[in-house]
Amino acid sequence: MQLQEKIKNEVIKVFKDEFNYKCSINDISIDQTPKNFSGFYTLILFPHLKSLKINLEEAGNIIGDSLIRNSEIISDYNLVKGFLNFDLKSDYLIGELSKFSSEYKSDFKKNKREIIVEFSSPNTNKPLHLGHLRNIFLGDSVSKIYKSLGYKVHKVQIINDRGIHICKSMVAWKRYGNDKSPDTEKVKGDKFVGDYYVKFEFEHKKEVFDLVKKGVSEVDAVKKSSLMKEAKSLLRKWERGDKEIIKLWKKMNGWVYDGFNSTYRSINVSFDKNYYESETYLLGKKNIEEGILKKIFYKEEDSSVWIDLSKENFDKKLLLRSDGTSVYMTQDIGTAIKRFEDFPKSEKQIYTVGNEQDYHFKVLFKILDKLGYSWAKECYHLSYGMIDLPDGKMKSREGKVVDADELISVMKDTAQKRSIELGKIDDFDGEDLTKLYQKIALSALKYHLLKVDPKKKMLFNPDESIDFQGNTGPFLLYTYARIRSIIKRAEILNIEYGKINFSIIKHISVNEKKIIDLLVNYKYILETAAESYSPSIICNYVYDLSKSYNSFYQEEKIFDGKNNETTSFKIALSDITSKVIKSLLNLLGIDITNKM
RNA sequence: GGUUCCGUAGCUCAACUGGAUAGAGCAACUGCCUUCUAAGCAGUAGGUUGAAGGUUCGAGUCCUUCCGGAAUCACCA
Repeated sequence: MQLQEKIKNEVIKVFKDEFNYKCSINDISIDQTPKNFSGFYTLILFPHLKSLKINLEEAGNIIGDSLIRNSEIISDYNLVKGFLNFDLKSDYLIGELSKFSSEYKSDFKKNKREIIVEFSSPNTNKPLHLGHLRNIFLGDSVSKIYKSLGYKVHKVQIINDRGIHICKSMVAWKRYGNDKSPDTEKVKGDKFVGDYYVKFEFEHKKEVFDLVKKGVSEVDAVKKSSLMKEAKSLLRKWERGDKEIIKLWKKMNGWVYDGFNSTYRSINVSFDKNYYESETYLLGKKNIEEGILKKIFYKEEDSSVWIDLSKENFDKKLLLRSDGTSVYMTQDIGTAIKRFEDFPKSEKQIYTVGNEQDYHFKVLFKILDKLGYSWAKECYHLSYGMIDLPDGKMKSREGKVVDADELISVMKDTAQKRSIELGKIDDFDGEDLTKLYQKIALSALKYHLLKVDPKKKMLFNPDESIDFQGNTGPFLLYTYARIRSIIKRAEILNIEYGKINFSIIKHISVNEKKIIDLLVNYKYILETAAESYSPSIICNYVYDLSKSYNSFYQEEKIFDGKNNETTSFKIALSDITSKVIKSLLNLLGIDITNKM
């Protein structure tokens, strides 16, 4: 983007020198030239025609000629209607590349800023599914993007480990479990517990059905079934701290955590701190009291506590029930405050939570703001769209979900199958192959979920496998591996490429210009991705870069036998491209491989 | 019903926030491996951007109305 700013400044000067027309940088628009026109950047003339007082063609030629004479960036131009397309000077780009190659890492040193990022945040009554994966990859990637810009990032999740849903699993296990465990059944712990949750729902439905047949209304039947009564009784016992129940609760949650941790490990994601709802669900009450004293909240006659946000275009919101117990909002207020106590230097918190809770977070941030927390205005709800299946929403209660572990396992199988088909596995031994399949599978899955704008809902069809060709993770891995193979060959041939002085190169190809133009945008892209909390921007960028490199690779021979400075330059350009691809993939949580 | 979001090639997604002839990938069809990895490259075909108006030099993007879809509006979590 720097480059566009520079061109704008040059254009301003031309306007002034040639036409005595003064305008500010905001009046000028320089766009990237669309692919079917030649050039890199385009000045749009229409808005200036009145001020320039001559016709389009004349104006375009005068501006273009003047820039060719005076610009340090622009080497040539062509005029199509009101669009003045610029070509870029080789030596300018080479200079930029040279600067970039020595600086691109060191630019992002620690900046002492800190943030908190929440993501994943599962319930302990069911295994992770595809929706969680979108959440996790998003949160993890945004964390990495901020980290790469020098922030200290605290990755946290809140585990919803208490409540009626966990009690349901407990009831079912007590009734039907016969003391089985994940170990005895050789089942992953989260799956094991999740199955009892489903069992509960199934038996409960049967019971309700029987009750309704006996003439009980459906609403009553749901409440009156023996299973539901027992679940509620367990919840009360849990809240009283009943030792038996707590023991069972700990045992079953322990199984679930083993399962979650195994999934997290398999997708290479970790957290700096876990919060458990069982420890935070009472937080916030104190803050509500303070809010009442400050007259931000008010008490109804039945002693329930509310906030009236109708002036801010929200509704009234309940904060404490009439019996004094807290609601979701209460806990979130308390937890937010606790997090900033735990990480006091943080300037903001990013919540990775689905867009079904858009309203909730708007209200939460508003309340925190009213309570006087300065960071409240900086907090951000990283809201993402749901993943729909071809026949509608995923519904965990009905078992209509795409299970995370299963999906990963299918992806690995596909990676293996494809690799064997393509005859890619000859140079590997067994253990390396397992790692390779893992990397390819995860690259495909992560990239598939991250390349879509987070805000948008996406469709997932389990019958169509995720692609490995085209705009995909494996394509990016492949491009990287290809380049590393070039570098390896350069080293074998003993061709120097790291220390060459770029300035001896006088002319470079369009392919090379495209690559450099993309490379030097690196920092701008990172900042844009961070500002918009959008890994999809990184995806688009790394795809463009890889695509441009592959065209270059295909059309221009690197090892042409001459082994002169041009060869060295091409290798150096390849080397730095691969390094940038690697760090971009790293931001997406994707591990590279040197060969595939 | 109120509020918010969405609708782009057969399918999955882009479009630098108002710029050109709306781009990629998949699927289909053509070429390119005796030379750096063909998970690649080059090309063909595919569109009234849900519909109709409006704003202006210029609209997928902004405004209005309609059609279709989703979310949310609980003393549920």
